[in-house]
Amino acid sequence: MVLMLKFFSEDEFIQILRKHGYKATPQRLTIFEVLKSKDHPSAEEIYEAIKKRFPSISLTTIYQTLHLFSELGIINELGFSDNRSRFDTNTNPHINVICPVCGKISDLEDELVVELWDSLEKKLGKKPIKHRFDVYAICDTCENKIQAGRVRIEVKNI
Amino acid sequence: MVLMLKFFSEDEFIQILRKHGYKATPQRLTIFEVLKSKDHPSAEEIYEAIKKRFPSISLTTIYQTLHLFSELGIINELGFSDNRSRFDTNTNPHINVICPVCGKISDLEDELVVELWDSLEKKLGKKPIKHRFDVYAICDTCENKIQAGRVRIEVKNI
DNA sequence: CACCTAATTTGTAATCAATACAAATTAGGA
DNA sequence: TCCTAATTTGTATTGATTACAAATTAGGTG
Ligand SMILES: [Mn+2]
Ligand SMILES: [Mn+2]
Ligand SMILES: [Zn+2]
Ligand SMILES: [Zn+2]
Repeated sequence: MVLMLKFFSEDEFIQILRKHGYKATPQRLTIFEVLKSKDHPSAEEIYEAIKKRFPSISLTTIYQTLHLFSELGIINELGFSDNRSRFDTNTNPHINVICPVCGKISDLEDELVVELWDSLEKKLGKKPIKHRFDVYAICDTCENKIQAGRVRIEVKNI
Repeated sequence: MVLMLKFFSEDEFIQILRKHGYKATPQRLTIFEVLKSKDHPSAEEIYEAIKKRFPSISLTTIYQTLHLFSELGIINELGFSDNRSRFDTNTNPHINVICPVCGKISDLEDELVVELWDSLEKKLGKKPIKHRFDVYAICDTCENKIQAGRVRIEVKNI
């Protein structure tokens, strides 16, 4: 566990921006706050959430800002084959458990993942820059629906 | 190591198609052969390679076929944030080591990954359907270029 | 505080990988 | 050999993301 966006205060976040020579704009601060409250959101989800607090914001700003945050290493962009990226605020070694039915993503923290991550430095001869570990498994909610009877198994994110 | 596309003979591959009720068309066989010879190719790369052997093939067929192969579980589609999927013929537990400079992807087989994969069944309460483990690290070729002098660090696939 | 300017934001147009669709072709069973 | 559902093809369309230029603004200077 190094440093997670969820645990940054607004002041700490502003320091990070300033340290790298970026301005602390209200748009950036709002996107930061919204990211704290969402779980692996898409750009569109972030946009919709932010328009409530900041109706004039542009979708372009959302994208620019998400890319900036990625560069700063405080979020991780996850591309999917449906061409809608989702953004992970957890940059520590962990597994994204993805339900192929509903698309829900939940984090699984695991000692073996940390061990694997730590072992990669000597296996690769250098410390890797970042990781993305995904595993697909039907979630309990969807499993129950399937058991209960009919479900429209419309596979997502695969 | 279960069953890898690279090791299927054409006959075995035809059996797989027939077993699932799909026709063994020349297009499918050619795409199968090309997949064997490429490393994590994009749809476009596959298309270009196949046009040499099969000039009349349609890009739509490439996509349809790749999706079919994904459904059959013999390849894995890897979505990236640049919106160009790449296709992995290695469906066994392994790590894709991705160079953020040149975009090269190489497989890293590792005992810890197998152990992690095996452990997930009890941690999740069910056997996961598939996985995708990516790690980003600058490859030796790019590392050397960087050391040697000027490089245009144009980050890909991130 | 008022001013200045590079950085940032905004709105709109453009991109382009991927998909939808309907007509043409064909694998493989009868 | 014939038949038909499956498959392929070519073209049009989609839609998330990016490009771009004009408008706005954060934050430094005096
Ligand atoms: Mn995550
Ligand atoms: Mn691979
Ligand atoms: Zn689900
Ligand atoms: Zn490289």
